[in-house]
Amino acid sequence: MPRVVPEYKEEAKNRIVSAANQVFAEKGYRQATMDDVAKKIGVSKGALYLYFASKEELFEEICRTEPLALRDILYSSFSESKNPLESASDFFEKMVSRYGSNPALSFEIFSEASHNPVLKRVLKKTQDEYANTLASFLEQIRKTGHLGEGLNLRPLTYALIGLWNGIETLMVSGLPVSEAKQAWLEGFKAIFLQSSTHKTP
Amino acid sequence: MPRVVPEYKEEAKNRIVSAANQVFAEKGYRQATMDDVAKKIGVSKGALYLYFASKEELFEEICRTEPLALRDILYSSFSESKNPLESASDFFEKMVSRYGSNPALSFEIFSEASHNPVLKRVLKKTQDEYANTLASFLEQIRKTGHLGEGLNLRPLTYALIGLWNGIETLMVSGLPVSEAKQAWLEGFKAIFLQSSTHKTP
DNA sequence: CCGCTAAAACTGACTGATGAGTCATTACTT
DNA sequence: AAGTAATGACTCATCAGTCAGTTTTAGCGG
Repeated sequence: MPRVVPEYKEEAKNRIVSAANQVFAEKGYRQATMDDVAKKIGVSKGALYLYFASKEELFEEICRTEPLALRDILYSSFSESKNPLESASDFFEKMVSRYGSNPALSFEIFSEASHNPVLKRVLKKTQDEYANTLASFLEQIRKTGHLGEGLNLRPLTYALIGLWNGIETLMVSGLPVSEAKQAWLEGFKAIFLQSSTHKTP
Repeated sequence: MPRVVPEYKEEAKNRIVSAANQVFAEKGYRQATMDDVAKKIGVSKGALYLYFASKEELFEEICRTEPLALRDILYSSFSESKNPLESASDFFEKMVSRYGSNPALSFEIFSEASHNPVLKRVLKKTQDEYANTLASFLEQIRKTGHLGEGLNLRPLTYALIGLWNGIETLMVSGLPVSEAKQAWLEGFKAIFLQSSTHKTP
């Protein structure tokens, strides 16, 4: 890619974001330096500032893009219409193979967001989108007869998202992946495949 | 309390830890300074170093004590033998009244732990203890007939802990407390009160 | 009750390291 | 040649941790 075509700028930004993803996950946002990010892709610190005005702005970009990757994995796992439990298992495997047992970047995001209203808003937006995607999958599952009719889907959707986030916290605190997977699947089953027998008010 | 009796040292430590709790929750561990902590209790920075060798050591102390507070709340909510759903609701209320809708300290801990093996071990220990406490409550619930006999309790216990942690992440991303509570209760019901009708292998 | 002393608690100015962000200069590209 | 991309030494603010000096306390002898 030549350096002066307009696409180059886009590509350069992506390279930086992707490097920052790795570095921030490894060392943590606050501990990682801009030099670390620059070295990761073999450029100088100054180059980063041609594309992002500050470290914070770079992190915001991550907050905007990273959760989309998660949603895409969710999408790819649940859209092939296997049975829901298999999809959930698929989702787990894909997440672990992407992040290993240390989904550190999530925590960087949550930790920063809890002190930063801008990030909080960014996250809320993603979370809503995420919930909508998931809810529409669950509608589909319902159509296949795996879910009861009277279910109040929205809180259960949040519960499921919460469950996933929570499984990540368990892995960070050292719960073995195999036990984490079991917990995830049991939780998933319980929330979606068992609760189909009752109606929420 | 006179300053030179042995208990004073203990008390002073507690004062510092409690101030650090607040300050780290408000600003984040990395952003908060030792001066912030000192000012919170009206002493000088130097005084802190009479009781803790470093900022990190102070944070480790928080990692050891803070999750115990959570366990105590769990304990007090579930030991009065109301029906389980009421206990879960109680737990939620107590947590919110303690931390507000911004359980920031958890995320500081998780975020740090994911880059720090020592903290990871500390957390694992607490998580295990936490899981044991919860599992024994669930045994009691089972005895009252609210839970089925054949349940494989351990993964469900982890799922429940995960669910709670996850609900915290939802609140940090701005999900209103009322919806978070609904999600928590639905998740709790689904995991424990509905799954009682089936047996896990 | 009152100095007086020794020891403990505390202070806050100081140091040294660190790292975000800048910009004059150099290297490419067309 | 003229514009764009990239460099990296530099500045400057921040903050963890130190330590010589100060204050407070407990206890003792008179």
